[in-house]
Amino acid sequence: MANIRVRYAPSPTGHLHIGGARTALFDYLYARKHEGQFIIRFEDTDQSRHVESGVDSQLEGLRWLGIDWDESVDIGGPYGPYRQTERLDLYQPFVEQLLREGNAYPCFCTEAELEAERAEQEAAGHMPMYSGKCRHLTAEQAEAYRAEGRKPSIRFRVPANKVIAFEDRIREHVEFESAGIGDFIIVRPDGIPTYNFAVILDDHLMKITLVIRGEEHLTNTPRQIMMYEALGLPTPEFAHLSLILNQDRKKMSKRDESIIQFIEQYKALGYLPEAVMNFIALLGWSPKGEEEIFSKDELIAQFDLDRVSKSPAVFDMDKLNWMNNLYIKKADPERIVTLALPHLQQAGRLPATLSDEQAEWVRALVGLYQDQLRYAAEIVPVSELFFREDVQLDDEAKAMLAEEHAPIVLGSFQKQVEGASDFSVDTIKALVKAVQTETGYKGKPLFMTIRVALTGQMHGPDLNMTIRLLGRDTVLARLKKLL
RNA sequence: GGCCCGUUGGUCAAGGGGUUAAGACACCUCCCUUUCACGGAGGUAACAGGGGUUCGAAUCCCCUACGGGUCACCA
Repeated sequence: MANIRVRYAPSPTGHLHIGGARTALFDYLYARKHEGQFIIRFEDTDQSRHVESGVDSQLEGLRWLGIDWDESVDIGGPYGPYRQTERLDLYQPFVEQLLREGNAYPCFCTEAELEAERAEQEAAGHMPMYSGKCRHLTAEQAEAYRAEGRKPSIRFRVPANKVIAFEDRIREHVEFESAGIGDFIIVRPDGIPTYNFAVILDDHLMKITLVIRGEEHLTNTPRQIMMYEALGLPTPEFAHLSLILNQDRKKMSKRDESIIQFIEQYKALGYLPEAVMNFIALLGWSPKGEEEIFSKDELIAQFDLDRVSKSPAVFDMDKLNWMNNLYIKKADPERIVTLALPHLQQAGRLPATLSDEQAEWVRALVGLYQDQLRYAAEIVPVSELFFREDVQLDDEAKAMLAEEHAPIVLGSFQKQVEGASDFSVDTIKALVKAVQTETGYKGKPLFMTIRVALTGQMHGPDLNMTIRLLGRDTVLARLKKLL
């Protein structure tokens, strides 16, 4: 195959969604793997749903994930413009050709009329399909409508009794009968083409060789192929990706709150883009071997369309969290601090500007929890004990402190802390050791008692560092309350 | 409803005529550890159902069920 060109063609109606990100990622991986081009084009022909920030937001989401592209609105390219509403003139000759050759015709039905027609069909128990009312309008009839001031839309004349078959790169052989497809609108009365028409033209004009898109477009494919044929144009290859389902195995709806759906939200929560990319790649695609942790370059090397599944993928938040944690553990601590700090500040735990001492403290705090964070924002709940006024004891903790050794251990520890010259981790370690020597308690009764008294919790990260970060004053205050 | 697509453990999934039906997440047990986590060693758990074809079916065919997509002047 010659030069491979694939495209991601979102409608800029909102932020980058997981489904869109997956499609874009597969496009990207495919293009890079085969040393082709990856193009991003915006399908903005529905002016009523247009959201200006949608374009930037989509690109920003992709950029964050680590996806780059060869041609698009921001960097241009030889086949631009890359926004459909700026390409209107390019479509005109094709409309004329279709009209001239009788493969399209003007339709004067109003939306209200079509709506009524649909309602009637539904009432009769049929599913809506355009009746073909304007199919055979005479020149006089058309003229009469125009005289009424009606502006026509242009419909594609669907050939009767035709079987449209194609080899989908993922679904293999697929076929449809034209009988089930009504004549559809390709140009609206205002002259703006509809999606189905604009895509085929753009894909042709931009020399796209493979169209990778979601399964919801599968049934659009026969319409598009019919148009390519009517225009005498070659058809690109198609690859239809299965849907991504939520944990209830339903299609992810934008209202669904069980899953975080937008890439932007992952960014905001402090997920690492390489983890998100890795995870999304596994949504419907599976690698050859058993390894499933891949860098971007490894994904490019491994990716292949024939290992993309036909069945839908369920988005498993638990696994994403596990994977993100894996990446966080391996990440440079400074990077995690940078991601975590704003969350502590937003939660009011720390001031907007930090003293050197505070900055150093935060570094140590984040370091203390780095191995267990699933995402950076989680630093807020997990480190709560450092910021609250009083220690909260649960039943288990209370039982621990009710043991007879508790006051002995804590009393000794208090004395040690009061007498300490500094409060470094090494010093603290020595203090605890001194408590052990003095009281004779060691192991669980020693460490657990101190941990529970200071944090209220039976579990937690490294005790010595925890004590150091709590600070001497807090430690003494908390001990005092218990003794 | 028509058309189209799909269905392997709770989840992601490999395998595409003969396998003890991989692996990962989650869960459970044990080891390590002051605790938790990490790490390590194990474990529970699956071919939607029914018919064919075949010496042999998770794998091929048909039917049923279930899930999904689509039938727009949305993409």
